[in-house]
Amino acid sequence: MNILVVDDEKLIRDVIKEYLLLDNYKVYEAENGLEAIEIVKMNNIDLVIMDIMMPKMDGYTACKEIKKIKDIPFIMLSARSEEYDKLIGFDLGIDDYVTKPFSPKELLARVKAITKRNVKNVLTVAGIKLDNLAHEVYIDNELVVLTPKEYDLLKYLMENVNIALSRENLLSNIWGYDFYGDDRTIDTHIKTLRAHLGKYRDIIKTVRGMGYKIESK
Amino acid sequence: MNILVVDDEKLIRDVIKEYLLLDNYKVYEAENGLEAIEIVKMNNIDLVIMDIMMPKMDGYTACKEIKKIKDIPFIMLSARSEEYDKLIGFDLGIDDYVTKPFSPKELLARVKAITKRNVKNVLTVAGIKLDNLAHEVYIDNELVVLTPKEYDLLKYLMENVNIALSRENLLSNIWGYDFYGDDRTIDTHIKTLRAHLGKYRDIIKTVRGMGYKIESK
DNA sequence: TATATATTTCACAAAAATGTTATAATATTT
DNA sequence: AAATATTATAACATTTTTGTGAAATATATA
Repeated sequence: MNILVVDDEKLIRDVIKEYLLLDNYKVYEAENGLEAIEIVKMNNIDLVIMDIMMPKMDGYTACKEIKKIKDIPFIMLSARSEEYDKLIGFDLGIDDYVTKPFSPKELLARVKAITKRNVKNVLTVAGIKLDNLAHEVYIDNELVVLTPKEYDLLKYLMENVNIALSRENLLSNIWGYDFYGDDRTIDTHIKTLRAHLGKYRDIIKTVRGMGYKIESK
Repeated sequence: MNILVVDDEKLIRDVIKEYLLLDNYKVYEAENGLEAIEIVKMNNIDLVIMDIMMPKMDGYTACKEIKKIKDIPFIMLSARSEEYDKLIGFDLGIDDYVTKPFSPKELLARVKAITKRNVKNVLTVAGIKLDNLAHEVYIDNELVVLTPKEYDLLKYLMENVNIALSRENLLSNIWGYDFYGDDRTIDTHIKTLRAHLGKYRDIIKTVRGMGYKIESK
């Protein structure tokens, strides 16, 4: 998930960026509307968080221009809630609106709400298909039944193809930050998951001294 | 990575310090805002963890003063979550906020999130490319498999291109401060790493009487 | 509640990586 | 040029990491 944060204040971009990174979003930054347009042209941006008041090109205009290029969801930031009405009047097809000062947590919740709508429902790697709606996994179009943890693990690995994930990362993202058990519990789940993947067991690579990843060209 | 911990309670400083040391951060301590300012002036601090309620100079004021000296990320600690709003209103100069009582693990996770956000994911020197996400190294776009130590060593050298690194420095940053083995162990890893770098083996320069470095124009 | 299922931990074998020692090669100093 | 110090290489011992089967807990289901 690539998110573009547009604000002329570096400090605000940094705060937002940090929170987004905590949730494993990839973050791009722009200082103004013009820069934002360039970044959208060059990268596969999934969501834009944009301040309204900016130099060079204000948020209204930038939003309009970007929507011409690509229909991406927008969250607008603004200092005054009066601007809300103006924004509504604009009918720019924005998805959400947050007034400053805002709580990063709240912003993150809204980001999640929007990105969840766009989450891929079917992930495929080699002959493995994970259908997130049906909550089912198919291997060469043959249904295989996984345990919940196996499913979550496979899903997280497939969502992060080609990225090496440390045991710590896996634990905090699948088990939750408050899990205080043994690292090696992951190894066991990797083992059972591999067994279920049959001939595709080797798609899960061991990254020695680090963790695991799924590789795909 | 140098972290300054500011709290009037020694016990809290000690707990935080202990956890940070475990992760190889270098820790400085201050009892109050005034002391904190002095330490920031004198040392190369990368991150400040600061309590809000302190004698002599409170956290808000100290944070503002330090930001004037240097733009360092801040994590604020506070007993009451109501103070959160006040802090947000405080023009977002802070990077994160943790309410007491906090779990050290959680605090550490936030520290990591902040310190990691400036880390480059792909480093390139000559024909050597190190992809920190995939945890892979390519030489002329050909994948080479390194051992974990070789990988860490190459990564650290590439992060410090053109900087001569002493054996002591390498040991404490790659092996950890608690490694008490022989200096020469580095030579061995430099050797195997060079072997893996093939025609680029000479990119790792020996700095006689000192250590090693990677050179790049 | 009993039963089945899932998850976590443990123990040990196997594999891989690391550290150490010895020795050779090279550079520096006297 | 010889003596000394530093660095590189190779072989081997040690330690660490990973994979796996099985037992112990925990959780869900009938």
